[in-house]
Formats: sequence, C-alpha cells, structure tokens
Amino acid sequence: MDVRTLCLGVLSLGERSGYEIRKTVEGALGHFFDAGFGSIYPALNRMAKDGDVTVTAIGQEKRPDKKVYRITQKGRLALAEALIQVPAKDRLRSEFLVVMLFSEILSAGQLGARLDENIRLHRQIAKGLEACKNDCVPWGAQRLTPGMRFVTGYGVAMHKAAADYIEENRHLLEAPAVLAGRNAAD
Amino acid sequence: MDVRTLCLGVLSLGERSGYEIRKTVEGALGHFFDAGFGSIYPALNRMAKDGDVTVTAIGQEKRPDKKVYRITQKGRLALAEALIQVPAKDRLRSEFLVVMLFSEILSAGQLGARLDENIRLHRQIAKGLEACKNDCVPWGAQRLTPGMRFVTGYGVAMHKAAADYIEENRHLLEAPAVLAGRNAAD
DNA sequence: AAACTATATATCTAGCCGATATATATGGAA
DNA sequence: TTCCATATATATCGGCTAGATATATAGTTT
Repeated sequence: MDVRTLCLGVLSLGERSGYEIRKTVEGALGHFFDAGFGSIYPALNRMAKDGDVTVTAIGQEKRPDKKVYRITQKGRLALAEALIQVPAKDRLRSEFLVVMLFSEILSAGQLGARLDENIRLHRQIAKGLEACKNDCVPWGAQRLTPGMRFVTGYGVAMHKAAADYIEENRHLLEAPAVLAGRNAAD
Repeated sequence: MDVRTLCLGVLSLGERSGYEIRKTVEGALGHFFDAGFGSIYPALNRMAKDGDVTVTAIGQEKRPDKKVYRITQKGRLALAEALIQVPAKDRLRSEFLVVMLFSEILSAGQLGARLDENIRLHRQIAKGLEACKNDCVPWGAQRLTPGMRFVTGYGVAMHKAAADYIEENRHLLEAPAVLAGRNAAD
C-alpha cells in the first residue's frame, strides 16, 4: 500500500487538489499514515497517467491556479483492490524511544525535558483528535463514516496510552540519572 | 536521526556483524525503530568510511565469513551528538487503519477477519515483548539498562492498548456492516 | 532434488521525507 | 523597504529506506 491508495481513498470522499489532499491527510489521518507533497504530487501524476484520476486546471482570483483531481471508475476499482489485500504490519518510528534507550548519555535535566516534551506532545495530539471526533470538516466530507470515527478514536486512545505510560514509568530513567549525579547543564 | 545512529547505538552495546545488528534490531527494538539489511549495510559502509566504526573480517567454520564492526571513539561522539538533538515526532504507518477507514468496501466477513488478525498480532507482539522484559539476550548485552526496560515496557503497553481499543470498538464498524447486509463471501 | 531454515554479505529499485523553489496575496515587524 | 510569517497552490531534488533479490556455506525436511 502506498500513497496512491491513500490519495485514491481521500479522493473517494470528494474531488480535491493536491494541496487539499495534503490538508486532509494532515488534519484527519496523518496520525496513522502521513504523506507530504514530495510523495503526493508524484503519486497524483502517476495516477493521472494511469487513468485512475482525472485532473482539471482551475484559475482562481487572488490565489494561484489549482488542479482539481477526481477519482475515476478505474481508480475506484484500484482502490477497492488495494483495500482487500492483507495489510502490512503497522510500523512505528520513534526517535524519542531511541533516545530513551540510550538515555544514560543525557543529563538529568535533558532527560526530564525530553520526557516532558513528549508527554505534552502526545496529550496535545490526543486533545486535537478528541476535538475532531464529531467533526467532519478535517475530512472534507459531508458526514462522518464509522471508519472515520474508529480511526480518530484509535488515535486518541493510543496517544493517551503513550503519555500515560511515559508519565508512570519515567522514574525508571530519571531515578538512575539523579543517583548517577548526571546534573550537567543542558 | 537515521539508521547510522541506530547502528552506532547497537554497537555501543558491543561489537557485532551487520547480520547481528539486524538480529538485535529485529529482536529488541524493531517495534519502535526498524531497519533492514537494505539500510544497515550501506550505513555500516558509510560509517566505516567516516571512521565511526572499524571493521574486521573473520573466517568461520561451516559458515560464511563475517565482518565484525566495532564503534570508535569518533563514533561514540557522533552517537552522543545525535542523541542530544531534539528527536523528530514519532511516526506511525498503519495500513490496517487505512483499511478500517474505508472499511465500507469490505464484506462483514472480511472486516471481521482483518479485525481478528490485527488484535491477535498486537497481543502476540505484546506477549513477546513481555517475555523479553527481563531478558538481555535479545539485546546481545550482558545486562539490561533502564532504557531497555523502559522501551520494552512501552511496547507492551502500546500493543495492549491497541488490541484493547480494537476489541472494544470493533462494533462501530461491524454493526453497520451487518445492517447493510455486507455478507459477500471473502 | 527441492524446499526450508540459519548464518552471512551485498545490492537494486521504487518510493518517500524533508527541504527547497516558485507563484499570488496579505499582514506585521525590523 | 525588506524580511518574515501565514495561507493557498504546484513542483522537484537528493539522500535515505523497505522489500525484494542474489549469492554463499551448511544442515534438515519433504
């Protein structure tokens, strides 16, 4: 599954420009499958070439022209075909955890700061997703589907679990840091 | 942060071959930062060229020769420098959630199967990590550091939270599927 | 004999991330 | 006035990576 499938999925919610696709990804589903312009635009070009989407250039006032993409019937079949495949395993990449793994090289102050930042970030994301739970605007859709509710709730639950774990277990890292007298200034 | 930092970190636990680094990643820390041969070997070559690691070729009986890598003092400095940077945000990629987002295209049977598989997988991983909690073998180390305990515990907590959420909320997706009469055979 | 598993190294290619560039427009700070 | 920031837009580049593939040595199973 690649960004093409993601774009086809977003376009199945309604036509939009590459920029708008990015906005939808960013606002509604980037917490479990992110994609930037560097991959969205090439994907859109490939799909346009393959006939999975059509593209219409539109001039705008006070704003640059935009290209609006619409999914084709061929694209809908491609989307469905991709979605019935066995999904690959979830993959997480956490630099924070790599740093925690080797946290003995941090001073107690640096360690505390990293832990605080990460907790704050998780709680912030959880809060943002919680606010989106009953809001179809980030999806650029007219209504929320069960799928949208499910994945948003998933994000809330997971980010809360992460923040909770870090809060409850930070002592595992901080106590040894203090005992070892790692007080060097940041 | 890239795979070089990860390899330096693993090598800071003790010298090992590229294959052994992969085994350590796979067995102990791949749940939060994975890396395959396609990125480990090029990274090792770059670091050997840069002087961050030394490499010693060793012949073996009944097995192919191997190259053992050892972190240098320069490599230790590079590792420390990388670890005190502000880590990038965690990034998750979940094809499962993409499928759930657009799950209306699945039959009730397919949906149930995907949910079951994912729950089983999360629980399996949580169980595997739980078994590793007090085991330094997967790390190829002599003892467990606070960091190792922390990250392993994190994995357990997160995979459990994921499985729990899916179990408790699957009805959000399955009830509409049944109501809509999506009973097509898989 | 072929397939599978384990231990090993190595590489290829399609895809992606993050940065960068450009364009149109507005507003605020130096 | 210039720079910076923000928003709306499209586009691309280069370094990195995932997954597949290849090769080698050896043993076990079908």
